[in-house]
Amino acid sequence: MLWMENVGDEYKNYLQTPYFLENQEYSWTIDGYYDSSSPEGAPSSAASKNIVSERNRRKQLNQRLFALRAVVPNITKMDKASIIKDAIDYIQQLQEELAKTQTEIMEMESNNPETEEQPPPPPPLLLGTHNANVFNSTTSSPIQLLQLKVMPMGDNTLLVSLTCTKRAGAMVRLCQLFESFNLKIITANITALPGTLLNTLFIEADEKEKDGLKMQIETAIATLMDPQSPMMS
Amino acid sequence: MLWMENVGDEYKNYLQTPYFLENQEYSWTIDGYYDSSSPEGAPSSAASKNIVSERNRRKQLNQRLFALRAVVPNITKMDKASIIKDAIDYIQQLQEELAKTQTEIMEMESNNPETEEQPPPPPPLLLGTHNANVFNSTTSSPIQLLQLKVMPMGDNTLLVSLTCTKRAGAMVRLCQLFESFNLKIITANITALPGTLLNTLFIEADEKEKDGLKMQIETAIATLMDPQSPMMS
DNA sequence: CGGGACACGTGACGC
DNA sequence: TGCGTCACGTGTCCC
Repeated sequence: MLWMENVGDEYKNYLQTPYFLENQEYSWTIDGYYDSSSPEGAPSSAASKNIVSERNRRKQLNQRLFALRAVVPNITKMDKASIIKDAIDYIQQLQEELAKTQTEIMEMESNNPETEEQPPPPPPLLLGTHNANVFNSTTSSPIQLLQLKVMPMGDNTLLVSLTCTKRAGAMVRLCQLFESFNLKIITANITALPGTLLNTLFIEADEKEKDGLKMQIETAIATLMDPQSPMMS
Repeated sequence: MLWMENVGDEYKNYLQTPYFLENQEYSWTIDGYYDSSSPEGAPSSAASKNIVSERNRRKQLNQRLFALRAVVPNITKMDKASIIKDAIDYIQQLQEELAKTQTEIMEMESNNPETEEQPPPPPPLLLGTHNANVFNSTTSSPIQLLQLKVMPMGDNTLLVSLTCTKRAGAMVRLCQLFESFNLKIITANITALPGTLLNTLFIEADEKEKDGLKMQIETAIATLMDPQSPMMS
């Protein structure tokens, strides 16, 4: 009865299509010959133009999406959302790793010209988990979100207050998260107690931004945290 | 002609929507009061269930997508496809960078026991001006040390108190630094004020370790900071 | 047979 | 005025 436009549906093999995803730049005119669908003479110009446009947009977005999958090493589920999530984890992991090795280099440099024995594994500093390769990683230390409040305060300020379990790297990732936002931080405070991590910050944001900012922060934190946290849905 | 379901369309503000993404649990049924009527002919059970499901799926996917945007530093366009593309580029940059620094470390290690200047293959490395790449957004900000005290407190604790200028990434690097030590942190606190960064931590260390630890911390911080800081000499 | 994941067409909105 | 982007509802597929 309905449809016939399953023309584009022959690839249902779960995103695992002969897309020949090229890494960069898209030539990308797979079935580019125009629609061939303007059966009814009438609506072709107005509607059908949008249709093909939208079709291309979707296609390009999919290309990009699993071009992303291509650069992330340890993909498990081919699910769209999972691809993005894995990419996020991988990026954070890379950032962490990179910063670690850089500080390591600085130390070695500073200690280099002087005497100071320097066996292959550098000084007692730096816990050894950075080893050889990038991703044997079970590095995902699940942080559990215990409490999160993002509340507008009037006077163009936004108050963020969060509590989470203290894990290795938690503080780093928290700082990275907030620095990545590029927001005007009036005051930020992180306190590490034996078991938990307290975080309070005041952000400058006019009335227009507040809602968007609030949601942005909340979702970003949601993805950073362990999905099994009591706070999570 | 255009019937209802524009209920969910009032927010078109570019991904910046009052999603009220579940702060915590969401009952969250916009038109969800279940079909009071679903004798049979009603599309409610069959269709409406799929509708809400699909709606959630889209929502979650968007959350993830700009959680991705949150971890990528140099986003320009808020476009969906652009977000993914930027993420891909960023990942490749990170991978490249990481590989570079790691090989450098290995070289420094191998050249360690004997002096032998050997930086031909890789440039001298200074974090910051990494070649070619557009993103010095991470790193490259000289932090100035304003004040540093490392004092034994008795009762097997060591007090570290430092003040430095606030730069991009300063907080992250500070956290990383301290996490890289394998020390028993009793309490840590970082406060970011408009211009400066305050850091206080209590560390558990018995009498034997204190002196070594003190030096270790001081030198590590010294290398992290800008050599032109007033504190440095 | 339900539920998850997907592509599709469509109206709306902003430039 | 089009063009690009988006969210939505819907049908299909597969487990």
